[in-house]
Parts: sequence; C-alpha cells; structure tokens
Amino acid sequence: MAPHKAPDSSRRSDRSRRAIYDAALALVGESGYRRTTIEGIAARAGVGKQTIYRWWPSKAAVLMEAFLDLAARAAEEAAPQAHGADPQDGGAEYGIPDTGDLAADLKLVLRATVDELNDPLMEAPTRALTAEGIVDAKLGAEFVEKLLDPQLALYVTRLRAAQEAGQLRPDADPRIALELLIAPLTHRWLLRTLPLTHAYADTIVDYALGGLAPRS
Amino acid sequence: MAPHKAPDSSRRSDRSRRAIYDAALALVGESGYRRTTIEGIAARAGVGKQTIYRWWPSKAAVLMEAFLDLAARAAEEAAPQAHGADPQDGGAEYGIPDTGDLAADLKLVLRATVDELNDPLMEAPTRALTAEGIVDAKLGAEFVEKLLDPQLALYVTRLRAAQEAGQLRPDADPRIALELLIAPLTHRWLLRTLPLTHAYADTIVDYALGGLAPRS
Amino acid sequence: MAPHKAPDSSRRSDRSRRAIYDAALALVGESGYRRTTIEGIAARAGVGKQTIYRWWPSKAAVLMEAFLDLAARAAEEAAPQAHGADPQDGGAEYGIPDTGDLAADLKLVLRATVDELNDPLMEAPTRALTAEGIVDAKLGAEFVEKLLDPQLALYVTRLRAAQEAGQLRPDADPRIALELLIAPLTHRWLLRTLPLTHAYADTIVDYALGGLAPRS
Amino acid sequence: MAPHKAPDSSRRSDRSRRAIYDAALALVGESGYRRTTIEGIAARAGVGKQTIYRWWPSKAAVLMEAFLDLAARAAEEAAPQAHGADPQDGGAEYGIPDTGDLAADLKLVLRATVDELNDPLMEAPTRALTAEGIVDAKLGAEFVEKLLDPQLALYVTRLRAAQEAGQLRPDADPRIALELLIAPLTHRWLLRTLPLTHAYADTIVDYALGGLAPRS
DNA sequence: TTCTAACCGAGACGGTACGTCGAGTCTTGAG
DNA sequence: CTCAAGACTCGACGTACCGTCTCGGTTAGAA
Repeated sequence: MAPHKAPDSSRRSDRSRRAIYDAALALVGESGYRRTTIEGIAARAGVGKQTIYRWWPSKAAVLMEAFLDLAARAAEEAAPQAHGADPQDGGAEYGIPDTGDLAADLKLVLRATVDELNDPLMEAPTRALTAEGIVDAKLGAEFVEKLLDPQLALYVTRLRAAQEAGQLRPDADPRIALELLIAPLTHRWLLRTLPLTHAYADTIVDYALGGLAPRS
Repeated sequence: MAPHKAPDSSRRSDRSRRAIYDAALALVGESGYRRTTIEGIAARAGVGKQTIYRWWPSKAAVLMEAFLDLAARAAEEAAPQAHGADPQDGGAEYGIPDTGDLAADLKLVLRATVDELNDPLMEAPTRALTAEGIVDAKLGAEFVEKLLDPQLALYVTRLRAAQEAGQLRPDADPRIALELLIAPLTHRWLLRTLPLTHAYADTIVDYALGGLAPRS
Repeated sequence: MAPHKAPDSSRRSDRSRRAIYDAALALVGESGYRRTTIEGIAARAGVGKQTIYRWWPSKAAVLMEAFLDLAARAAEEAAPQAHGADPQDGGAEYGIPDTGDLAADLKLVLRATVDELNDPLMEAPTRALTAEGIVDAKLGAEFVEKLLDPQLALYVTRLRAAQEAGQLRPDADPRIALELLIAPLTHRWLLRTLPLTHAYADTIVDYALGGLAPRS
Repeated sequence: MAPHKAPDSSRRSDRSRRAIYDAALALVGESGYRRTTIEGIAARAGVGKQTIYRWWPSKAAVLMEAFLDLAARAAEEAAPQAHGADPQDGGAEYGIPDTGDLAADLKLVLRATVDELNDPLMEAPTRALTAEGIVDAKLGAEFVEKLLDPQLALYVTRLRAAQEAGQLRPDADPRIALELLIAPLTHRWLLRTLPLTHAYADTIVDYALGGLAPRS
C-alpha cells in the first residue's frame, strides 16, 4: 500500500528520536511554530534532515509525537508506581474524582484545565498543534484521537456515574453534557475573547448544571 | 511610530484591491490556505506583488480583509434597502428575532449558524483565518473584534431582552450564557470531534436553558 | 519619425536639469555607477522620475550629459574670457601648445592627461561612462563623438604642424601616430595593469617618436 | 575571515558547473550581458539559483570562469598532445614565433589578435568582461592576472630575445614596448573609434619599431 | 487677464530580477 | 543498513528598481 519502503524501525536510533523531540519542543517554545523549521530542528538535534524525513511525514507530525512523548513522560514522573501505564493515553489515566458532589468535582477538574491552558510553557505547542489540526483534517483527527478523546472519555465516565447517582438528568447525553462544560473554556482559550479564570470555570459548571432558565 | 511611511490611500487602485480579494478567496478555496501564496494571489489578480505588500502586512491580513469584504457584500446583497449599513460589522446588523419564545429563537439562529459553518464554500477560508488567529495573537484579536464580537453582541442583546421578559435568570451573565450556547458548536466544528447538526444545536439550547441537573 | 511626441524643451525646467546633473554625479561618485539608480537620482534631485524619463532615454545618457556639462563648466571656469566657447566640445578648445619642440609639447599634454585620469573625483564617472560605452555601441559612439574625438583632433592638428616643420616623418598618418601615444595611457588606466605615471608618459613619447629598433 | 562558511568543494556537482558555464556563455552571446540574468542562467542550465550563489559571488564571476573554461577547453582541443598544459594560462602556452624577423613575427601575432577581437562569437562576452573589470577593480585584477598577463608575458619573452639578437634597442623596456604594440589595437577595439584591420596592425608594428621621428 | 496646455513633484501601478530561506530528495563517507 | 552532513532542484519569500501612468499644483504662452 505504501509506495515507499518502510524503514526498519528496529534499527532506529533512540538517541536521535529523543534529541528531535527536545529540539522540536524547544524551538517551538522559543520562536513559535511558524518560525520553527525542519532544518532548524535537525541542526539543533545534531541530526541529519533525512533522519527526520525518514520517520515523520511533516513538521506537525514531529511536534505531535514530541508532544505526546512530553505528556507521557510527565505522567510517568507524576506516578512512577503506575509502571504499566499506557504512554499513549496522554496522561489521562487517573480519572475525575468522585466525591459524590458532582459540581465540586467538575469545578476541581475544570480549574485544573484552566491552569493547564494558562501554563505559558505548554501554550505555544498546544496552540500550534490545535491550529494545525483545524486546517489539516488528517492531523486533526489524530490529535482528537490520541489527545482529546481519552480526556473526554473520563468526563463521560464521571457523568454516567453521576447519572446513576441521580445527580444528573437520566435523559441527558453525557457526551453532549461534557461539551457544555468543556467547550466554553476551549472557546475562550482559543479565541482569546476574554480571560480564562477559575471563576469562569465555576460559573460554567453552575450554569450548565443548573440551566439558564428560571425555576418555574 | 510606524517605521515605514504609509502609502497614500487616496490614490489606491480600487480595481486592484477587488481583484486581490477575489484571487485570494478563489485560491484559498481551490488549493487551501497553506498552498496559497502571495505570488499566486498577485499573479491571479494580475497585480504586482508590491501592490499586495504595500497595503497588507501578511497573507493572513489579505485573507481577513477579503473575508470581511465578502461578508459585507453578502450583507449588502441580502438587504439592499439597508443603504446605510455599516460594511464593517460583518453582516451582523439584522439581530436575533424576538418572538417571545427564547428557546425557539435561539434554535433558529443556532441552526443557521450550523448551516453556515457546514457551508463548504466558506469552510476553507474560515478555518484558515481561525487557525491563523489562534497562533497569531494580533490577527486573532482583529478577527474577534471585527467578525466575532459584533455577532456575539446580538446574543447579548437578545438574552438581555429575555431577562427583562423573565425568561432568563435575572442573575445570569448574558455574556457567559451566550458562550454556553455558542462554544459547543464552535468546538465540534473546529475540532471535528462529532458531526455538527441541527439536532445538536437544539439539544444545546435545551440543555443550556434547562440545565443538566434534575429538577428537585 | 519619433513615435512619442517630443516634449517642449522651451518649457523645460533648468533648475531640475541642473539638480539632476548634480545628483547623478554625486551618486555615481559616492556609490558607483551600478548602485546609482534613476529613482535615487530623482529622489536626491528632488525631482519626479518622469522628469528624468521625459528628457533622457537611460541612466547612461543622464550621466553622459552630466559629464559633458561638468566638463563645459570646468572649461568655462578655467577661461571665463572665452565667452563664445562651444560648451559641447568637452573643454578641448585650447589646443596643444606648439613650442617647436614636439617631444616636450607632447610630454606636457600627456602628463596632464595622466593627472586627469588619476584624479579620484573624475575617476568613477569616467570609468562608468567608458565601460558603458564598451558594451553599448550606441552610447559608445556618442561618447567618442562628443568627448573623445574633439580631444584627438587636437593631436592631429599638432602632429600635422610637426610634420610641416619636419619633426615628424612626412609619410606618418597623424591619426595613427596619435593612437601610438594615447592608447598606452588609456590601456594602463582602463585595465589597471601597472601604475600610470608621468615617467610612463615621457617614456611613451620617447619610444613612439624614436622607435624601438636600434639605429642602423 | 570570511563570514560565511565555505561549501565543501569536493562534493560539488561537475554536471551543474559545466551546465552553468554553457548556459552563461550562450545567454550572453544571444541576449547580451545586460539582459542575461542569474535566474536565466539557472533556468537554462536546469539548476537551482542557490547552486550559482553557492559557488560564485556575482554574474561577472560566473562569466569570467565560464570564459576561462572556454579558453582552456579551446586550448586543450587545439593541442591534445600537450597533456600537461596548465588549464589556467588562457591558452597562451604556445608562445610567439621567432623566425629572426621581429617585425614579421609581431605582425603575424597582432593580425591573429585582430582576428580574435573581430570574432563575433567572442566579442560579446569579452566586451562584457572587460567593461565589468573596468568598473569593478577586484574583478579587473582577476581578469588581468588570469587572462591578460599570461598573454603579455609572451611578448616580453619574444622582445627580450629580439633584444639579445640586436633587433631591439638594448635600453628599451620590453614591458613598455609591448604596450606600444598592443594598446592601439585594444584602444580601437574597445572604443570603436575606427575599424580594426590587419593593415592597422602592420602599421602599428612599423611605427612602433621604426619610430615616428624622421631619421636624422 | 484669463484660460489652458505643458511641465512639474509625487508616487502607485504591473512587472522582472534580486539574493535568501526552507522544503524535500539525493549522495557521500563513517560506523 | 542507519546516520550526520550537506549539495542539489525547486519554489516562495520580501525588496529594489524598472518604466508607465495618473494625480493635483504650478507656470507659461495664447486668447
């Protein structure tokens, strides 16, 4: 199917791969995605350009993998005992707490999301990746599948539990409910319309759970 | 303040400007934003490159203006009687209907938004512009100010009317309420997580107005 | 014959013409002929580009006229009493002295030529004009006709006088004889093979007059 | 000293180099030096512009090398037995004949030079190179060193031999004597004052050897 | 003296070429 | 074979000037 003969991944240099990840993330952080070039990554990583072209189809793909690797390593570090953790799930393996108080649990998690989005270190690569995915459908699909969906699945789980506990309408679709919670944060972050704060996260939870219409 | 002396806009060639708009939109539609080049736009428009560089700082800025012009012309055409319409407000001058039934009115408008977002003709340039704005803060601010904010203001107006009519909680912040309605649509469209349908729009309105928690 | 209607030279702005001469000479002196542009001359002269294009066909033509004007003004200044001097003859109207001693007279004039060629102020424009004339036959012809030939004619006159005085072989062609004297200086100056000095000029006169072969 | 790191000349593409020579000479011959552009050479040679900019600093330098290469190949072809011939000496390795008759030998060689200068094929590039050298001192020096000086050295050799044979004044400087012979031809050719013929070459030899003054 | 046709400064225009950058491919030599 | 290195073709970048054109504003010479 593939017209190019696939390289033999068993002989791949691990040292080069990591150096490329590091260089890619560093350069995107320093100069932005636009100004980051494959040549620049290769030079910074002390690697031939061909080594990048051999293993990745595009600059975006390199950054995506570098990003996944970063998330996996961060997760590894945060929970070294979880030796069996799947490094592909984007660090989402810990789930949303269930204290019985849905609103409180959601606020906790959404506040953490707000902090993560406001983290200046992650901002540049995340924006770059998201923007690239918006324009490039293939890359976007990979982004959603590998990074976004695993995270969203956790919400589904928690919301279903809430439904069983009678804290959520039985007829509410958890998938759509989750979007009501998540999308406003994403919206503010992506489009920079207004500042993204903890208070905003709290308000979103309150509005979404309680509804906007007055109680009859 | 500006290091370059500004050209004399009174002598600007209107014919060139329109040709550039047309070429830019056509090329982005045909080949995508990435593959569209300033050289290509100039060639297609029958214009010297310098004429583009003289009036716009970047490819994204050209596309933005072309897009605004498109919206303005579309609005003009839709309502030729509104001879005094401000061509800068992105076609948002007509407002959200107020039949007294807030949910119905919102569904109407959000369904129209869904259709607009799904319009394949507008898709490529809109995605390109949005993605560019996500990465380039300056451009993003312009995008929000010139295109998004005018639209959102209409929601604020309608929601405030609903508040006065007792159809919306008096303590709800219309600006945030609007985000609860709009953001989920934008989210699905931008990230292509799930299909964006009329049914989805309806559900979002129901959930947002009614809340997710069960009635006590 | 000319497809373009000729401009009315009686309405020509003298102030502009002189400003263009000055600017052209100054810029060629400062930055060299290559880097001197019509736009640059116009800007420096405080003149519209069209004013240059109206009166001259090329940058070289501008410089040529500027040069002729310079020579004429220099001549005017050197001999203000010669109020009727033709400003087109390149300052050559004074002739070669005739003291009766041909060798001495030639050495005097050739030494002056050496000094003129070594004058750093005249060097850049003269080289530029000459080089341009070497490549562009039309301009070269003009250069020869307006600047070179008048000078050479003086030599012919002097050499003919010498012939009549019996100081030059009666069968020698003055035109060719003159080239034997002038060309070596030009050669060294143009090609920069070896330094161009008074001693060299003297030697050339001696060799040319006396011949290279030993006296039998 | 050089701010740019030099490329590795051992990996240089010979095919590209030759294609560039051919394209440069062809274009200069067809359209003249002025109208020949680096882009045009690259396109004609089927080569990236960068490959030209990598190895040469200017259009003139390209043409110079192409010219030297042409001369070298012409020499190689003319004397394939001379397998050790230095390809840098501009085809000057054959010397000036020495039949014992200095005037005849010089006339022979100068007539050949006249023919060469009048060869329409060589004219355009030679004029271009010379003119460029007149304005650009660095290039001029290279021109003189690589092309002119080797040729002139042959005259010095022949004239010295004549001196030893008593056919030339013992006190005559061969270097200056040579200029007396060569410069008039160059002068006519460069400045196009009068036609450059065999008869002229003969006359120059006669005048230069015999002197212009009448025998006492 | 007023009209009007030209020249004038200014500079936007459609173009061409510049010299640079980076993409993606290909080649070489070392391990 | 993979790898670092880097030369290659190609195409777009943003800039500099070209020579033409158009715009008010001056400025004569003809009415």
